Amino acid sequence: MTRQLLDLATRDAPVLPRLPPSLGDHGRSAGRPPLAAARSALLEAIRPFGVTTTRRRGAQIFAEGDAAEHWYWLGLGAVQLCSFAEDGRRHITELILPGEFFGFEETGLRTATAEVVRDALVVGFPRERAEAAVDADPRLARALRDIACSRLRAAQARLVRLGSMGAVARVASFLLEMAERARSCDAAPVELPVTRDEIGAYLGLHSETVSRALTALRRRGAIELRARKSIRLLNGAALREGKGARARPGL
Amino acid sequence: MTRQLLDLATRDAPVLPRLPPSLGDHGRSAGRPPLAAARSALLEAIRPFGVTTTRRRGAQIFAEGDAAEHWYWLGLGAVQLCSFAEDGRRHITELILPGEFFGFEETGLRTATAEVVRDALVVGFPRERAEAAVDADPRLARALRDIACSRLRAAQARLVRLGSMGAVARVASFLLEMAERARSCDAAPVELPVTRDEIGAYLGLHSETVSRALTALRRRGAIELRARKSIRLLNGAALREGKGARARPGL
DNA sequence: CGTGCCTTTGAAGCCTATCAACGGTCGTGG
DNA sequence: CCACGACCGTTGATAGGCTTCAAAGGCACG
Repeated sequence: MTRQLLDLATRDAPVLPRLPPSLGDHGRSAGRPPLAAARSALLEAIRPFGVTTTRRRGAQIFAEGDAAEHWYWLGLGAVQLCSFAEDGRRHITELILPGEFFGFEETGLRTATAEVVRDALVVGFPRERAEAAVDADPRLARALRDIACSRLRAAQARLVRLGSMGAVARVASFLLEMAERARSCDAAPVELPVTRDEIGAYLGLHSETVSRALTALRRRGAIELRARKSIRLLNGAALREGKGARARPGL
Repeated sequence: MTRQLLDLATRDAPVLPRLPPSLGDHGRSAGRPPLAAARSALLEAIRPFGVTTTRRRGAQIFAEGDAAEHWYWLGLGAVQLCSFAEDGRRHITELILPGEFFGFEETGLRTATAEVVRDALVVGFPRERAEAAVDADPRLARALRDIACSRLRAAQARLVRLGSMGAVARVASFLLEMAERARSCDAAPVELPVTRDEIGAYLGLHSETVSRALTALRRRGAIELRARKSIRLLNGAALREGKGARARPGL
């Protein structure tokens, strides 16, 4: 894997991993080019300014409070954006997968920390120059706005899930989200870029509870636990059904 | 109140309620004009297309699944953006207060429902024309992007709160947020535009739990319950302290 | 002035956090 | 290549918090 990363990093123009048509296209936006097109357009436009680097798991790309001097694009691996609650608990506000931009949402100081959770290929773009490029082309401005709004909708969808679903339902929801974003539908194994602990930080649960939820889903025949970070979704319907968990049929 | 709304609605150019410098300025973005300036600039630019209307509590401005044909700006009152979980529970993803834009985050179909929770003065802008205006001026594009990113940061902050705080802490956090956004600091009463039920839908709690949390805060001397929808913050420190609730000092 | 809806308070049950222990896996270094 | 150690994952027991079900009072509106 590291080998592969280095190969890519040494090229001037890193190869675009195939971007599935609706990668992370939360909120089925119709009537405008799909999100992947917006990402491609933006990437093409600012690629000349990009500096490609490889980062190992655990590396910090930026920290809360830093000056936001760069935008980033993830080519390979996985990156988490996290904040810390007053009690010190780390909370993951977003998981970045290959092909996605991040770090463009602040204009002053970073409001979150970006950390590599799976060896990554990261391209950084100086913010000033990137913004100038975006200013110069309204289509790029729309693309960037669409990307930001897509993330906003995703965050709001996650708010609903956190607020209204029990532990098993959240985990099931997480698996479906990962499967969809990684394009590995149904019977194909889902490669989880994160540990149980990190899933918990993402879902507002603790690692033990995540583990129990996965066990429950396995016993239910919804999933198969292959390796530590590989899960096969056996029954999408069972996953989706197990979602009205916390309460009885309120309606 | 209705009187006042109608007065405003009959004017061609509705009076801007005073916009506090950092109204809803989540994530202290430095190095760029504050959010209020972005809002003002955008509003001035698209005001010619605006259609001002008054809406009573309970009115629906748009519904999930509708075509997103308009952007909106709230002059007075309060509007909630809500989604519905599979079990039928309504969940409020965002509370819109006077001076804020909403409904600009979708390019295709609405992903949430907008409902008036407090008699409101709403200005609607045809999306096509508004986008054209934004396309024509990079400063406006930046302004709109800043607004969207600000909401993204706010949603992420709320994710952290939902995931890591107990009921009392969430309610305390909500009160502080409302106080800050409404600019009525500390000893001034906070006018809550919503019912206990709606606070619950916003915080992922039930109305009974919200009620109990408010009672707990009152007994603690942190707040004073005046009228049903008016609360006086007596002790901001006590509110902020009661926030590390759910767990023991994880660190 | 009556009727709803909102709010408050109580009691019981479920779910998740917490504390604890163990087995397994992965990475590191010899 | 193997051995060691640290970390991750699983499972159990217990406790606490929130939901749920239930009932009564109060404020607002017609």
